[in-house]
Amino acid sequence: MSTNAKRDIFANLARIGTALSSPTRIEFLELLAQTERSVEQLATLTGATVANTSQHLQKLRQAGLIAGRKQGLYVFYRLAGDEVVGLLSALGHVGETYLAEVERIVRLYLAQKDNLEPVPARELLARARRGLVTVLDVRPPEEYAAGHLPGAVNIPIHELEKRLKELPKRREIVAYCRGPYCLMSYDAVALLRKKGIKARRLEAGLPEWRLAGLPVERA
Amino acid sequence: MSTNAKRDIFANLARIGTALSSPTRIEFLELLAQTERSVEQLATLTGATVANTSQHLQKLRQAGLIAGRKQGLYVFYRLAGDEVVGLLSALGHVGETYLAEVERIVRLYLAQKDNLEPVPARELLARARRGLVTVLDVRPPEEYAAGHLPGAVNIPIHELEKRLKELPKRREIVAYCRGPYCLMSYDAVALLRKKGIKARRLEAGLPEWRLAGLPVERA
DNA sequence: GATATATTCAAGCGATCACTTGAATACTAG
DNA sequence: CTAGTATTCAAGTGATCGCTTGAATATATC
Repeated sequence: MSTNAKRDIFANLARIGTALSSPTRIEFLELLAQTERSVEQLATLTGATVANTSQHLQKLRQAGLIAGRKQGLYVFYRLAGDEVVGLLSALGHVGETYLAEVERIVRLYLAQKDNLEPVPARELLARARRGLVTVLDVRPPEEYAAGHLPGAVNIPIHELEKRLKELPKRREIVAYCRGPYCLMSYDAVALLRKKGIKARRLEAGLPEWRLAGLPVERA
Repeated sequence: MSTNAKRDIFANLARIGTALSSPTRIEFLELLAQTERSVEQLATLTGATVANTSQHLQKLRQAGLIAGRKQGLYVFYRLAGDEVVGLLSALGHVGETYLAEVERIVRLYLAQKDNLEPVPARELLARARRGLVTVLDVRPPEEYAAGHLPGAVNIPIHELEKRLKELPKRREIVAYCRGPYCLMSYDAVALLRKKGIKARRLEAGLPEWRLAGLPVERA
């Protein structure tokens, strides 16, 4: 009786582990950490079949990681809560620290595309408030609309080259996107530097920023 | 090329998820969070075959969650680091918050066996320093020896009834063990109360205490 | 070198998993 | 009610998983 309770809890925690055991599902979680989305949106964003996407989402829901809301024809899924961001964050942290493969990829990208240290969140907040930096959000508009850093300018990565004029020229630019493994901000920094603009990356993305309790602005 | 890096990282993080997808492996991790152990020790503690245990441990090692050290005939495995405790902690937190099943079991045990609120870690530290409570570690001696709360008395749960005299009678007792899902401290509190002794549980176990940066004593 | 023990390796088995395909369900708009 | 669309369900397939069993490897002791 006594040991059964523990086994039962571990069995349930293992279900959460199973939910995290597929790269595709982790990608879904990263996308849902930005804003809620319909099944079809998630399918097209990841290149998976709609039926397959639906099945993955149900596994995530059964593990308690996401929740769904039906509106008309669509079912919009969202993260169950900020604790899930914390779990993903811990997962990434362990991966970077103890899996040589992950560390290698991260370092390769950091070293190659951004040889300056990324900006820590609190430092950015202080400098942005004093008007010392321009904060650039390179995610798609829907994600920006669902929440972004205070005062951030939204230019999706694919439009950045055309819309460079919208950015102030003197101040340093700090770019961010979905999270530590989202490459859009790396590409943004690379592009800006090629154009002679001083640019760095925020070390994390919007979900981590929000999880840290830092202020978020909604359009 | 660009999207490959992300996929690659997610594939590696999914390997960590796979490592967490088995109740048995989570139990191994809980045990290893106390102190390092040999394969055979882990096998007898969990009731698994030695060969099966070895296979699980290798999966955990490939996921970067544990590391092994060979000494003579034995291979002693240990957690790769405190980040793993953080990951397990986040896993449990998500489970308690979003999986009704886990929440139900936890609440059932808490409500049934300990109808008082558990003691938060920092509060315990302050009260223990002022000598207001007796801290009781009910884990096996090896685990106590590997690290315990400052000034804690070690009486393994199975010897508790016989050795009640060793405990001061006036002061409240706060019992702890391996972690939030370890039932030994629940049983200890139940036993002490039956004997008319004021007792409560520490809300977490030693690994969480250490992770929080609180002081740990080694015998 | 021979024996004993801890651990790992290798093969095998039923269960589960990821994904596909095609149909069923639920809801909206006409 | 009918047509159209988003989502889910159900069946099927190859791969992987958890566990067992029995042998192989590595290290210590005699």
